[in-house]
Amino acid sequence: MARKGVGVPVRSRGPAPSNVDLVAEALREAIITGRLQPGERIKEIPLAQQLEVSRGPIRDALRLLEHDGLLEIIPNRGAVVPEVHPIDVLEVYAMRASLGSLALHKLLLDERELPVRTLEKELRRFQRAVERRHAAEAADADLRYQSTIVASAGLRRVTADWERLTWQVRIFIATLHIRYDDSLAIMFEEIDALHSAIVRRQGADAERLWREKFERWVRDFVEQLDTGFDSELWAALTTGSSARPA
Amino acid sequence: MARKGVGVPVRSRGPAPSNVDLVAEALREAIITGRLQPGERIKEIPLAQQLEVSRGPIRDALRLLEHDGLLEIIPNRGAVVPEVHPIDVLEVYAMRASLGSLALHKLLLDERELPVRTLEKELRRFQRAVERRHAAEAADADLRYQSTIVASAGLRRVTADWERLTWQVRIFIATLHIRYDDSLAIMFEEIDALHSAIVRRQGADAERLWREKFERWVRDFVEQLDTGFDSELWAALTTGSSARPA
DNA sequence: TCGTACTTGATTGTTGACAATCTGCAAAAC
DNA sequence: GTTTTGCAGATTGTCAACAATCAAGTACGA
Repeated sequence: MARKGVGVPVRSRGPAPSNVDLVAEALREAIITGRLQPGERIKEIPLAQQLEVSRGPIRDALRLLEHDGLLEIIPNRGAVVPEVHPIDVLEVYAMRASLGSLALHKLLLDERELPVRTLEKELRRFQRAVERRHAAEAADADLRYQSTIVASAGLRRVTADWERLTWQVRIFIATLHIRYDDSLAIMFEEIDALHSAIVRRQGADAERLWREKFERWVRDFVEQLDTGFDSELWAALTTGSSARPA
Repeated sequence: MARKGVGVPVRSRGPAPSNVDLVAEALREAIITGRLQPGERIKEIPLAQQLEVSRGPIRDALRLLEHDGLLEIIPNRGAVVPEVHPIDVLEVYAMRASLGSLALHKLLLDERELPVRTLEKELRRFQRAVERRHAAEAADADLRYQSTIVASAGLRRVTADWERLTWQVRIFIATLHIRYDDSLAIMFEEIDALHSAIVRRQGADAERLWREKFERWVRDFVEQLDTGFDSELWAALTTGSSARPA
């Protein structure tokens, strides 16, 4: 009995993906590629007909994506793709800086083994993307590198929240049309320096580089938006979790 | 037409709560009061009959609570109340320390007005609870004080994650049977000092007190558990987000 | 006696039909 | 001309029946 109309080879890992997973994945893909634009409304019945499932799994998937911040559900109105505002970018990156260094610190102080192979794989992916000036792929490699770090720390809730924030970043990339081709080389140097500090378990350096990296990203993002970069607000957000005793 | 079998006066604020809200609230109450114990399985059909709704809203509510960390849903197996382990307590409090000081810092650097009236109301509630040696009420006042702070910072995602973490704390309180009667007075001094620093907008002091407060709480919790307090792990978690440059 | 395959009962996943609610438009009243 | 009221259409919320799946218990064979 073949899987429902899925043409790709089936991975034998884990149980078969449910209809909810299939619908959720299709929607995620549509949102982060920008095929579904912010403000666009998603109606259950047409979507159900299109994906050939009933409304039940559709509703479950919509609520799942709402939870990940990919959709906004208004009672009796349905689901819409959320708009992105500069404050959202600041908030998401501030949270990533904060939660990420929490995970990073735990990872480096633990005796836990580092996932060096995976990290270096993503690092090489980043490097190849830079050589080809392929910004989207570089961003993807960067996100995967960071997710590997966070997941390895073994903190369930931090990892879950981190993945939610990662979806937000993917929305930013899809909808804000940021051009960071100029910064690609610099970004590689940053992640390379970070990687060196991590594999050498130089915790303080790694954390500093981690935070600096996020500051650069958020700067690249916000500078190209309408409002300009509010450096004071960003300072408020980033130093908020690294206060030094007075 | 009266609301479905709810005997309390109806608040006219906002739209009528949906069946999903009713079910979710009933479950939340059952979990944080400990009527539903960790490991206990929740079956959809009996619950639907008991609450006089169909399985649809039940399923929605179960998934909603899963998002808040109040339930764990296993495919084809249903929902169970999650077990609590010491590492969970550490993780939740580390995240609260981290996200909380993010919000606190933003709040104090903003020109935003502080919700002084609400804060002082909760502070008095805490004080009354201490006088009566009513630990549960004190804990509740403390949680509400913190939530007020975080919500006032105006960071949507931080606030949402914070509320999720607050549910986790309520589970801890319900299931771990912590006795903190001895520390109640000290805890009031701590929150009182924090409050003073906040209303005077002494950001650095406020943040330091904030973190110290969480360290005390987690210590109180974990010291009474099987494994004892792993101070090194806690240090790893809390200092992870306040690294000083080497 | 131990291990394996089958059967069975219980429980969740899915479906299509029905009910409640909301938005937008148009007509009537002021 | 402006506001209000009622209607119509569309869309989500809810429900009960059906299908798929899983865990445990049972019988069979080595």
